[in-house]
Amino acid sequence: MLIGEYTHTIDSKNRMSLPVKFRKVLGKIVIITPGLDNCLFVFTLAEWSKVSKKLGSGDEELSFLKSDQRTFNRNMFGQAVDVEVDSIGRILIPDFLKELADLKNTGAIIGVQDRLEIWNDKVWQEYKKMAGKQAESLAEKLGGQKE
Amino acid sequence: MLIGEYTHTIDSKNRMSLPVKFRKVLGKIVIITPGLDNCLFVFTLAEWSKVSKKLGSGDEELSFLKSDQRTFNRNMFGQAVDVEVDSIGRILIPDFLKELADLKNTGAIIGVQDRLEIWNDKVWQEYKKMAGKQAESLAEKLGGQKE
DNA sequence: TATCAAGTGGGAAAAAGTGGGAAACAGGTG
DNA sequence: CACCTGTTTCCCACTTTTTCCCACTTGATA
Repeated sequence: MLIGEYTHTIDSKNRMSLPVKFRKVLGKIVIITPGLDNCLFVFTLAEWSKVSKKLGSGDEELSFLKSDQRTFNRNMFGQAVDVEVDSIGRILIPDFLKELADLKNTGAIIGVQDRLEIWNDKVWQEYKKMAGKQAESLAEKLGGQKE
Repeated sequence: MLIGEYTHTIDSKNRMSLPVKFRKVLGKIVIITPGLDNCLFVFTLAEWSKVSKKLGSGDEELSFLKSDQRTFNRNMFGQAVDVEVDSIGRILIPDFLKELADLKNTGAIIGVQDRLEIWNDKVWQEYKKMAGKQAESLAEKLGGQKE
């Protein structure tokens, strides 16, 4: 399971090294996608195939016939990339994804169960504060939903 | 799976090189059709036969009986072309398709699961912004539908 | 303090993308 | 039917980007 928080640099060639702790779990190829709340998601291949199956077309109909589905798929797939982890554990973050998450020379790498998230580190710091404050009330809410 | 976003030039001879990542999947011949939302669709032969099966007489009814379907299919099939990928991975985009998608010297190539889309790059940039804003609500909506 | 592991940076080789010339082809015209 | 003209196709060459590899730095550890 992927847990913890790290801050790593993104060098001039858009390379970012993955924390050693995560490398085994992630494997040789990962998928980077636009995330929600202004970050990037990093999935293992296995995770990604689950996600894409669930959110993608569905085999029955043509996914491009429905406008909502087109929009969602273009966002989801069009801005995703599969990236090979290099021999010393770095990934390459394409420019268009860097821009999307507002990444400059550094980024925060967050382990969230079975995916990573990459955040602009300042944004992450803010988000953390906010999330911390809401934790108790959210716990109640989520707890309630399941019953 | 076709994912990711690239910007390539369309040269004076209407040639556009396909991103290396896509070439294996696409094979030697592709089908280019007018797309939806002012772009072009590019299908593999395999994918195209699925599409045409589903749009065509397909499973249940004769497609030409419905006026809407006739119109849609005339547009889609009538303006489709099959194009051979040249020895160094380029395709030829006919003038009438260029005009349809408002393509000039460059175009954005987007991988959307099992098809490519070719966009006027400025239009794509705009579309992306819009799609990004909608992403979270669409995620909720589509996520809900599947359960 | 020497050593090792993790992370960072940079140079050289390889690959991808782009552009253009010449051959091949088609189509029209004298 | 030969000829001319314009288009398409094929091939080669250049430029830029990416990839691969090696080396340095830092910080923790024995």
